[in-house]
This record gives sequence, structure tokens and C-alpha cells, in this order.
Amino acid sequence: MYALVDCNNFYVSCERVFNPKLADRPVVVLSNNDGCIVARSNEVKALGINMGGPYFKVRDVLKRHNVAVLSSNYTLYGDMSSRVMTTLGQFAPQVEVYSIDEAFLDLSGFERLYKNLTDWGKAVRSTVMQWTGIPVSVGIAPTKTLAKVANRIAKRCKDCGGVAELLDERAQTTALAQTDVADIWGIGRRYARMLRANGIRTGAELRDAGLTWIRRRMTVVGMRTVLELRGRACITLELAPPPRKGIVRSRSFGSRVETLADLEEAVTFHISRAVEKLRSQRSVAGVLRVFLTTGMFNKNEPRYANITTIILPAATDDTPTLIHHAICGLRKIFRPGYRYKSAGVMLDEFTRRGEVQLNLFDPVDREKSRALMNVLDRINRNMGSDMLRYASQGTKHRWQMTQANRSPRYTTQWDELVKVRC
DNA sequence: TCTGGGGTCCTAGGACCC
DNA sequence: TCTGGGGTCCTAGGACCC
Repeated sequence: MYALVDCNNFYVSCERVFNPKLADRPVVVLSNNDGCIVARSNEVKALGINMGGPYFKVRDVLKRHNVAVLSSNYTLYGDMSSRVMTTLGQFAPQVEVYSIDEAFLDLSGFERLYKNLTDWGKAVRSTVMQWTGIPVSVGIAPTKTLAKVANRIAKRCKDCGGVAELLDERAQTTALAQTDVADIWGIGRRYARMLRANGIRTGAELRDAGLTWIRRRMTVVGMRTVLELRGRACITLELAPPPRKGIVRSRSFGSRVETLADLEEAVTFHISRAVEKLRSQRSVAGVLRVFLTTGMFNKNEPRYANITTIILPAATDDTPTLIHHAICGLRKIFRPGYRYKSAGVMLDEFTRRGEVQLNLFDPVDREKSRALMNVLDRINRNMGSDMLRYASQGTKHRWQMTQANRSPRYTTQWDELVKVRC
């Protein structure tokens, strides 16, 4: 048995915890660079504003309805997320943190502990609300895919009190018959279209589809989804997140960037962050990719995008080495005369640190590098990221993203704490 | 004028090995 | 006329998730 606990309108809810004035106002949160809408309060959803749509297209509608528009504050959301997840740890022995606002909990054996799993779910809800201020919904079912369906019902149903369970086949059939096939976990836009073209419109029809046909059209992944809908658990809890197989860092610029010098600063910034993350999971990278692009939406301006792949002479996690290669790569693909919109880096082909095939001609002294990177990471961890940084990152950061209306980092910065008037 | 930023997994086909 | 039977690795493309 599984529970899926999902925070309601998570980013909006985080903002409301610290700014009660937002409680009775419609609210949206924007993506990086204030580009797209990535979170909406219920009032905004009711207005028909779409998730992921570009902000500038709906700016007027939002203004007319007095919607509060906030830039995203990932420092705050990340911290609030870990508070919620820690709280959930009180309620089940095994918790899989599935995303910033969702967790699967293992409830096997709980039917012997609780007469009623819905009561358990309500206890989770009220505790998370009391301890963090974040409203959550709880879905309970024998497989993760069905728990997702249950959660969706918990969110929509007015009399459920935020908790729904789908324990027996009858309840599952009723729920699945009301669920659009596109809303099933694992069914994206393409599969939804394909399924509809073949007469499969609801979750129930998908559950009852022929396995061989599904396997042929949707690979083993689709087959797993169907089996899960039938109540057979195929997707287990993932307790320790496996190390990443690749790390990407990129941002679109606040305003267009035209000079190589500015791009070099931005790329240095991104690669520094990427390598930091690489070291934190104790990996070394064998391949580095650098990419840049102009805006692609405007048909009238000259467009250009390119990516270059650098196979490193020896796998490494040394920041200066990777900055050097990244800048070389950037210079190779840079073309003057374009107005660039974004640039970034990817690290790939990881091996575990300490299992590297060394290179006889490796110019880097690995022991010295290790010691230096340790100091760098420790200082930045304790004193704030970017306390120590490489000079090629620059100081002016003309390329930085715009965040016109970001709330304070209430929970992680001493000088941004909530002020309470006496 | 203005459109985010991360990730994962599977398959087919080609090249190669013994 | 009739030509085996296993494998691996890599890449591109396509699907999905938040």
C-alpha cells in the first residue's frame, strides 16, 4: 500500500505562509527570468490561466483580476520542501521524496495498525499544516500509479477533506472511469493522442486494454502503467536517490547578450555551479558540453544555436580545469553579430571519484586539486555560495536573470527574516 | 518587447566481437 | 538450392516526469 502526499499549489502556498495578505488574493509564481507561469492559486486556475504559459500573454488578464505576480524564490521553496518531507518522516518508516512538492510513503502493514487509512491521511494533513503551514492532499492505493489517481481525486473532491483512498476494485473502477487518460501518471501528450485515436479515452479503458498491444505501442513502460492500474505494483519505492547521470546548468539572460566577454562570465558561473554539484555526489565527469542560443521565438531576427562536446583527457571534478575547457568550447561556437538569449553547460559520462582511469600526461596534480576543491566547497557551504569564486565569473553580471518581484528568503537568511511588529 | 530549467528511461539500427 | 548463434556498445530519436 502506498500514499502519495502532494502539496497544494506548492510555490503559491510557500508565499502565503509568510505573507498572509496573499491569502485572499489570487497569486501566480513565475519561472526563472519571470518568463512563464509555473504555479497558480485556485482562483487563478479558475480564471482559465494555463500552467506553463508565457506570462506576457496573460499580463493584462492578471492585472484586471488583481492577481499578485511573484518571481520564483527557489531558496524558500527548497527549504519549505525539506520541512514538509521531514514532517512526513514521522508518519511512515519509508519515504520517497519524489519531487520538490511530492512524496510517496510506504504503508505496507498499516492496515493492521489503523482501522481506517483515511484517518491516518487526515492526521498527516493536519500535522503538516500545523508544523509548516503548507496544505497537502493525500492519495492512498495499492500501487503508485493508483495513489496518483487517488491524490487527484483528493484534490478535487469537495467532501473528501483532502484525503482519498482507492483500496478495492470497485472504487478504482469508478475513479478510473472519471479520469481522462491524459491525466494518468506516465501518459503524456503523445501517448494520450495515440490512445484516443484508438478509442481509449479514460483510465478505466486504459486499464482494460490488451497488454501485447500496449507493449507494442508504448514499450514496457506503458505496460507497467497498465499493470499498476490493475493493482499490480510494478514501480517500487526509491529510497536513496541514485547519483545523477548528467548535470545541466543554464539560464536565459535577463537581457540579450552580444559579447564573448559576457558569455564567458556566464559560462564560468554555470560550470562552477555544475562542478560543485558534481563533487557533492562524489562523481567525476568525462565529457563536457557547452551550448548557446539566440531567442528562437522571434522569426524576424537572425537565429543561431550550437553545442560543442569536449571529451576530457581524463575524467575530473576540478573547477579550473573545467572552466578552461568550457571557455575553449564557447569560443569555438561563438559567432559575433547575434543577440544571445541563453548559454549553459552539461556534464556527462560520470564515474565515481577514486575509480578514474588516470592519464600519464594529466597536467593537474590530483591531490592538490582535491585539497583545494575541499577548501573551496567548505567555505562556500559555511559562508554562502559564491563567497569564493573564480575571477572569470566577473562581477557585473550584466547577463543575470530578471526577478522583478521576488519575496525575501525568509527561512535561510538572517537579514530577511519575517518582521513582527510589537 | 516579453516564452524555464532541470531530469529519466526505452528502442531500433548499425558496427563490431567470438 | 541450401550460409549459425550468440553477444556488446554506441547513437539518435522519442517518450515521459516535476
